[in-house]
Amino acid sequence: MARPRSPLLSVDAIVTAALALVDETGDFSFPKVARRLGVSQSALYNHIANREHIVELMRGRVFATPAPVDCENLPWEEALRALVRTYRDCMVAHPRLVPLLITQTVQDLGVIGIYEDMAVVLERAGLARQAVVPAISAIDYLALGSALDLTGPEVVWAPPEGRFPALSRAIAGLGSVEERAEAAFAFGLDVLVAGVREQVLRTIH
Amino acid sequence: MARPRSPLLSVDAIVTAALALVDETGDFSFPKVARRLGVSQSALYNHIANREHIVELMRGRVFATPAPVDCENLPWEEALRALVRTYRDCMVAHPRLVPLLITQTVQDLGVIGIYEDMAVVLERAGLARQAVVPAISAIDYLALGSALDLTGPEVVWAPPEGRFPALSRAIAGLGSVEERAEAAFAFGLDVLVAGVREQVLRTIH
DNA sequence: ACCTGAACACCGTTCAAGT
DNA sequence: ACCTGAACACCGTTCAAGT
Repeated sequence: MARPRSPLLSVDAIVTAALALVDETGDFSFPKVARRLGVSQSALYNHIANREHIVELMRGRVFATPAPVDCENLPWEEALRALVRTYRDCMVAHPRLVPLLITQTVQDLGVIGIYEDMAVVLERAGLARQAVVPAISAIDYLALGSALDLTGPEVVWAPPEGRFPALSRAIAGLGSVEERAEAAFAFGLDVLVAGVREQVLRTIH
Repeated sequence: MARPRSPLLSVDAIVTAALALVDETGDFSFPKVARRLGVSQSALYNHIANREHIVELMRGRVFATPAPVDCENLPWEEALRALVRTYRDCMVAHPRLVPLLITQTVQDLGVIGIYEDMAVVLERAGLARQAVVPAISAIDYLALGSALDLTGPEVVWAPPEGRFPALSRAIAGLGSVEERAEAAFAFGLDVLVAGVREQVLRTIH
């Protein structure tokens, strides 16, 4: 069997298998993707260019789903919150993909579209032009970081007994990883929105 | 030559070689570290446990250097700013190490010490106890993200012509990667400090 | 204790060969 | 166009053997 009458493989099938592997094991490889699809390793190269390409396709898949935010008809604060929430939710659905996304330039137009939406909202809010990219970047760091935390173990910082009293106090009685990551995200988002509001007021007066 | 009269290798030498490789190439491997040190690959295992261990030792090395911040004698806002600055500076000195640090639990006591200092300052500022870890997390995301950005190419988001006007406007006339990462960090830090201040006021009244 | 060399089970990518 | 199988240059880790 060399060339089959109808293709055994497709870009979609490859991306699905790779993403499932990432969700289950935290990584993917060509041998494993090929094995899942019952195909030889080198066959993958008929549909994708290389490993980086698969990662970029996974990025596209993950950020393709969300319901669009109705930016124009919402007060800017609500629009921004909804956009950032949506953006983070996409990553929270596949937290183990985040480390792979982080080390690679964003080429997917869907994701760039989300940045565009944020830029529109921040502009409309009245944020100084040179502060728009810093604000989007800070938002990005927050969403990425708080999704990345879901990857880690129950206890990310494990301060040994006694030597770190303030940290131990702060950690005591905290919830699950999910709750803690959500709390950090909520805190950061509140603070960012408030910060943008203040910057806007200061620019006007 | 089997066992030499004085050891050819040391933990320090391994960490130095690995960190140099990361700085130069963005990654390290056992064969490459061994080649640098003129030694066989398996010899490394006489001094370190595994790859993860080397990464954790690099973390320790990178965060060991900074001059300690005099937290007690500074107003909390200045102390916090200095702490976060110092923390970020350590990573900015080795931005290509950040992707390796991010996927691994923090075990190094030096780094946990920095978190402890932040917890002390935030407690002293009067931040509600359950907000301390979220605040430190958000700070961490910001420092990590803005260091990570130094890794990327000159243009992280490359919006194609025309379709993303607000983003294109925002990007136009921005500085180098370093300047943009610094601007995002400065923006985020300002906003975080202001956010903590506001939370404190709200808790008191 | 500390090194070498061989071995093992993994990677990503290329390429000739087949239909 | 689309697949197989072999090949290549890489990985991390283990282990017997040597001093």
